[in-house]
Amino acid sequence: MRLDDRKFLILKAIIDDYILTAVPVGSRTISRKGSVAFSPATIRNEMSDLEELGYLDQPHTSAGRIPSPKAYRLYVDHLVKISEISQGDAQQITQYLDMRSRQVEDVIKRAAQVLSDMTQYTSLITSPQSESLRVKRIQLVPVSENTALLIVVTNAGIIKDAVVRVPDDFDEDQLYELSLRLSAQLDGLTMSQVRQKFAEIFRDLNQNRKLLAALLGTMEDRIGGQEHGDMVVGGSANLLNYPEYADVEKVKAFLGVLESREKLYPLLRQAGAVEFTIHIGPENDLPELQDCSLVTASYRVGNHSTGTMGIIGPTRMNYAKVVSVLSFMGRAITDMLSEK
Amino acid sequence: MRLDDRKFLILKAIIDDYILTAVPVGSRTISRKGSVAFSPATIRNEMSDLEELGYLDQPHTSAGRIPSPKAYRLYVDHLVKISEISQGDAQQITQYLDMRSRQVEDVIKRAAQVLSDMTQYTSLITSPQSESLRVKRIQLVPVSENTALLIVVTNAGIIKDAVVRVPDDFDEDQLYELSLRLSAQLDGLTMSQVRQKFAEIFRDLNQNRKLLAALLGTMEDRIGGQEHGDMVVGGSANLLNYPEYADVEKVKAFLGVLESREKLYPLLRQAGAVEFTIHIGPENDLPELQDCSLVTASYRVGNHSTGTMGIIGPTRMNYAKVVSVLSFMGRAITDMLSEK
DNA sequence: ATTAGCACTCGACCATCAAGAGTGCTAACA
DNA sequence: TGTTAGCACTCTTGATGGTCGAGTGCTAAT
Repeated sequence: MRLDDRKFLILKAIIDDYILTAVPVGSRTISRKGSVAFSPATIRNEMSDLEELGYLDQPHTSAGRIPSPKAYRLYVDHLVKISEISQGDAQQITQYLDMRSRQVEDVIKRAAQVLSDMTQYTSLITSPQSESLRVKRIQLVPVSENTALLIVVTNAGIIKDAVVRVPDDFDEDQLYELSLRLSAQLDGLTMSQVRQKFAEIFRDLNQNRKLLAALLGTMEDRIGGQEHGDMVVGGSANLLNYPEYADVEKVKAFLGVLESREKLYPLLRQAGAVEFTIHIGPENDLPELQDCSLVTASYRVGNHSTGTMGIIGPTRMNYAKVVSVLSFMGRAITDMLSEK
Repeated sequence: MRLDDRKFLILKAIIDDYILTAVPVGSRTISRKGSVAFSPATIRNEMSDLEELGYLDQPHTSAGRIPSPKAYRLYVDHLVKISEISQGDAQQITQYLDMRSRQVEDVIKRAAQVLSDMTQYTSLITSPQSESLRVKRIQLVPVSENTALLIVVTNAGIIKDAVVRVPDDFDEDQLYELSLRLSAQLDGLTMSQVRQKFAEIFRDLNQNRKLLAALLGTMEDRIGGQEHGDMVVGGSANLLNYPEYADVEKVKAFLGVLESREKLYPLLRQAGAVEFTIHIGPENDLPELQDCSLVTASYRVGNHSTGTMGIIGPTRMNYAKVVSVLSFMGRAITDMLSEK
């Protein structure tokens, strides 16, 4: 048995309806819709076929059918047309995004907010990170007697800072001096190269070993490590508006995941800098997200750094809208943060 | 009618029981408990009195009684003994808190986590802020062609940073020069004094006006403004474990509040640097928190800066435990962040 | 002043039932 | 041969009613 045009048509009608209503859809409903001009009986036969093919599930004998993950897969791959975002929405996004500061962190936060408001799902955004993060400048700013703030400026324009301990006999100007020397030596290096360079420095130099070791350690920690970088979540309560979350247990499980960034972060990063990924239901690795879908998109900052945005919603999410919003948002952030 | 000792005893027994079970408590239950050695009938009479006095409510005729907010108020003010935190808990807190970095932001985050884990309620912590925040040092770090990172170190050890635009003809050393001059001039000043100082500088000086204006603006924004500073929330899903949140609508309302930091922040800050505040149910300003209680405590960083922690839970929360944990946590954070 | 006894109230729980939506199958139809 | 009408059947949903038990308030006895 193959999928002919009529089966496609009916399947699409079913999914469209189910996405809207979350109610198992019956043959009559489809027939009335107008988009498919067959009698309920005919549609029933087709639905029976579609169920056998694994595209539809039946919660119980006398209910309508609901789309299976396989059906959604087909839907997003072939059936649904991604429309452009509406003029108004686009304007709203850029306007809100451009408010106040253009600090990366602030923009990210606002983006998460807009995404979740627009889609009414839950949004995630990672701050930009880069495989080939390069050091551009290093500066030590004295903070107190024997601590200083280590600031690392990278090619991504991202600033990582951390407090380090410095020996007592170091004064302000010496720190500045050291900053300049290190900046010159480390300029343009990736983290692994920085590590090598430090090895060299250690070989050649015999003073300040302790401070330098502390610096390297801190840099590793803040830049190299990045086991899970910053991530912002928006609209965590949005999913409660959908009937699939009428059950408090489900809500609990979901919110639990949102709180454990360690779990969430890899999910986003594994998508990498690919333009889009869509994970439907069981395609997600996390068991807690088995009946959610995750759509991700990426944005760039400059040429080397990328961040990932994601939308989590029920499997019956409005993929067309989500993809179009994410797509636009990707461009908007890229423009805003890369702009000179 | 006055509250005699027996009424106190019975009321306390009722509240204790209700905090534990969340089930309306009847006269028999209390009588069996042993702590009150009267027959159910006697207790019933007393309960009837307590209801008339406004300390107990009756959901319906044939149910037990539940404590009113007024009762909780009495409870926390006079009835409950705040115990010291257990040895084990104390150790767990300090251990976990001391892990990895001692960066303020990191400590705060971990503290929120520990608080919510230990109490099983939702925790909030603001990063430290100060009425009399004083500038200690200013430094400009070049980031790209014509932008620099403005770093302000304050007496609270807090670092605020922001990107500012600088004229093209400024090089690295000039920025350093300027940083030193500004640091010297602004050292020890509060934000309002900084504003005055800038006015002076403007009068005397005719060069670099634009840059200076940008600096002032940015500092206002980052330090002066602080409409709502950083705040971390932990255990937002914890409340779902309590029967009062079996209703999804309530969950939604609650999570909604947690997301709007603008609402939450004043709640914490209004508590100020007072050692403790306890707001029970309707004593809270936010309508969404009418049947929650909020307990806050403060911590210090150095001598000038304070932050606020809070625990939100159902009105029938375990006040004794919450207060003891918050109290200990306050000291722990203060120690950790003030330590040289 | 306290308590035992008792009638009364009310929600929780359960079984029963009717209504309605949807199906699968069969037979009729174009 | 593909499509459709008809019909018996299934299963959920919501309403109804009855029982059970926890808890109360009152009265009378201690």
